Amino acid sequence: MGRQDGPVLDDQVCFALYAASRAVTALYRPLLDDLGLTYPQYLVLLALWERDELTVTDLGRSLQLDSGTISPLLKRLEKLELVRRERRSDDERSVRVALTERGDALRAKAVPLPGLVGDAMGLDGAELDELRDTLRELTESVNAYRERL
Amino acid sequence: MGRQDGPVLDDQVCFALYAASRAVTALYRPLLDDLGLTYPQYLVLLALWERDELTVTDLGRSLQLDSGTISPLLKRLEKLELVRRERRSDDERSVRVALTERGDALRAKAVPLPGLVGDAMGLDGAELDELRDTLRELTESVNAYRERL
DNA sequence: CATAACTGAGTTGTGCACAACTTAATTTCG
DNA sequence: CGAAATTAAGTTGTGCACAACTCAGTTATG
Repeated sequence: MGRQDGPVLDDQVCFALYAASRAVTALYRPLLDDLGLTYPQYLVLLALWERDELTVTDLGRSLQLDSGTISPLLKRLEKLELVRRERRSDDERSVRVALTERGDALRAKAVPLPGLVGDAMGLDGAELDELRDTLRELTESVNAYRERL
Repeated sequence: MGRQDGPVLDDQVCFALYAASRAVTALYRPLLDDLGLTYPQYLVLLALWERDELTVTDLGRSLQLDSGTISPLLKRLEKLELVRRERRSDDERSVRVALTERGDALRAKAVPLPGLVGDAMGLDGAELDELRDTLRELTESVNAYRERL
């Protein structure tokens, strides 16, 4: 198995990563539906629950997403009245994103999610930690590689 | 670090997975641009290079994608003249997808990709194998969990 | 201090993902 | 057989992702 005369789908780490990521998102979906959130919206709220009042750029750095993805996403969160957006007075280019009361309150409902999803992954705590660390190294390595084209 | 009084973004395996998957796709992007392909299109061709003449359903099972994603994707690959689509005569509901000459020829250009991407990941062969296996188990476990809601 | 360079956010356009739905073909069963 | 259930593929609508772009505000420089 492995290299026959070209790349094989199931041998690819990249495909395993792609499939795993989508499976986990799909697991979150019905749970997040109850909170009225999509998965990326949940990630934005996670960042804000951890530290409120971030700029759009801060959020982009945290989630590794650009403004083209985040701006419309924040617009939808604002329409849901989960976040507020306001231009910073000391730098009018910058927009501060803050939780509303509703956005803050949603945190309590989200507390059980990570445990539930962790269980579904079928790995114990140590394995999850190791996997997370491996994935972080991989991401950093790949992004460094991309920098130098 | 870890559990303070709610989920924390960087502790989440799910986020590490999401970030890693996007980083790897982003690494593929400029390489696949040279072949005129997107990453999901590349995955479809990988499946067809491995075994030509698959139905739309077969492809969906292989990539774990539904017809709503694959149908328009195949339409684009057909417009690029990389695949042909034809109804099966023995079951007119079914559509057989086959490589064109151009689609088959593209395989040669794709051969170096997995090696390159593997290097960029900064893990040795054994680590990559282990990661792939862990991800496959995780995916299977998560999907089994989803089945029983 | 003027203007060139840069920065932060947002817009536009393309291509996934996926839920929900439609349509046509096939299979199952009363 | 013939109606009901099932299956395969495709369509529609929403929300990411991301490249390429615009525009306003800020900083740097001659």
